[in-house]
Amino acid sequence: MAASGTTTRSSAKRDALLDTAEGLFARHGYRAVGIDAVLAAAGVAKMTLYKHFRSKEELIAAVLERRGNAIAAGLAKRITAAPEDPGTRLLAVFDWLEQAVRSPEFHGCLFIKAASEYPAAEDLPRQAAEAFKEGCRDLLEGLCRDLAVADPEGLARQLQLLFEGALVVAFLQRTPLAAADARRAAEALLASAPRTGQAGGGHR
Amino acid sequence: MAASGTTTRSSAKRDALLDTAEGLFARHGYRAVGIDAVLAAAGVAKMTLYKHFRSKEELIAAVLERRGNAIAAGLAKRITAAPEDPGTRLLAVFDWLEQAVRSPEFHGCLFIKAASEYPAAEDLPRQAAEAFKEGCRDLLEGLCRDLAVADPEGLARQLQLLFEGALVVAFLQRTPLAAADARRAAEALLASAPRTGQAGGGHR
DNA sequence: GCCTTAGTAGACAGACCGGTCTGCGCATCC
DNA sequence: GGATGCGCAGACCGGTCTGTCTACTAAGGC
Repeated sequence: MAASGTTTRSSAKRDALLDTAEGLFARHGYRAVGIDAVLAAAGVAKMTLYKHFRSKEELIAAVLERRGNAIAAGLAKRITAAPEDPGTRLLAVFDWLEQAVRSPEFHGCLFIKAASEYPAAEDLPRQAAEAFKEGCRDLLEGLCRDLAVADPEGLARQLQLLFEGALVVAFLQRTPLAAADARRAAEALLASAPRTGQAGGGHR
Repeated sequence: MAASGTTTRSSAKRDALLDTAEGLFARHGYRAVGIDAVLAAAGVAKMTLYKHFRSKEELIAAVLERRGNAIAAGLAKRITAAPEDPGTRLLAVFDWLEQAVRSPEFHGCLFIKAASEYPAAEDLPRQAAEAFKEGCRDLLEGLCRDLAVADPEGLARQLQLLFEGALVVAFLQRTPLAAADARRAAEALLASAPRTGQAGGGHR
């Protein structure tokens, strides 16, 4: 291939490694899956792995980065496909969530698990997880700002709680029902949020 | 000691093991902490551990069970100490949450992490985590039933999403702010929930 | 024909894993 | 004083972990 370029970057073997690693890590956890298991399942030699990634942690970080980009793309697609109404666009995030936890490949949030298993601030997986979840909150914040609510940042934080909570509960209970609950709760929060220019706390 | 009794059950060494293990597992994760590290930190011999627990997984399950009981007791204390008003009693759960994530020993939810690291249905830690979280939902359900809301089970599920979400976000962002957000969101959900005998979905 | 590049297979090192076993110290009770 | 039994220290087992290294193959560009 002419455009292959320097060394790393996209490569069939590299992609196979990332695909396989993502699946195994999702199903069994990061520390429970050894490098050799990934190698065997991907049909790749060990040296090839260490040519692309300096360490297992770096492989994990790469998996998370790729997965994060894929999620961001899927989310953006859903949002732009939604009608103009800002409320509907915001709720599209929860529609995406519903579809995500319904997928047979869903085994809990890769990022939450990564932060759990590599909890030190200097661990690469932890950093990748923090960055991704911050991006999620930023996305929600942007959508909330399009609403005529008095405190879009606060609403975004509340919605993120529903989002993460649904991921956790769907994983723990092995059922996607939590996503629908999250959507309903999001609708309620949205409807009862104080509008711009309005004083006070919603009810009373 | 006269009342020491048979063998297992409460014992100073056993308690030291559980205390130490809980701290290390919380800080570093379950698979990242070896048996030897727990032993060394607790000042206990290996044979003593295996006299009390059949395996590492069983030790983890025992840690989770004890911690679950402690949490249930703390929660119950807060709830019974709250005024008679059912809404206030329900929100006491989120006051407990606030205090929990503010503790310097908070390093994320032990149960969520356990289910992440031992995801198979037959794993003891996973089972302990599921049982505990089910108990949490039951508690919320009971409190919601004291409210005059049309769908107490549904409301309880939504509140649990906030609860778990706050645990995760507080862990990921290393700040207890999420707990206050969760409480505010819970208040909003509570205020906007359809009352008994009322039809429809809250607004419109 | 030659040389670079990407990849393979597999041995290897050194540490660490969970779990078992032996043997010793020490207190208690008869 | 002797027997009993708990807990301790630590050696030990087979297996697995991440990461390194060597030697070989095969495809393409010039």
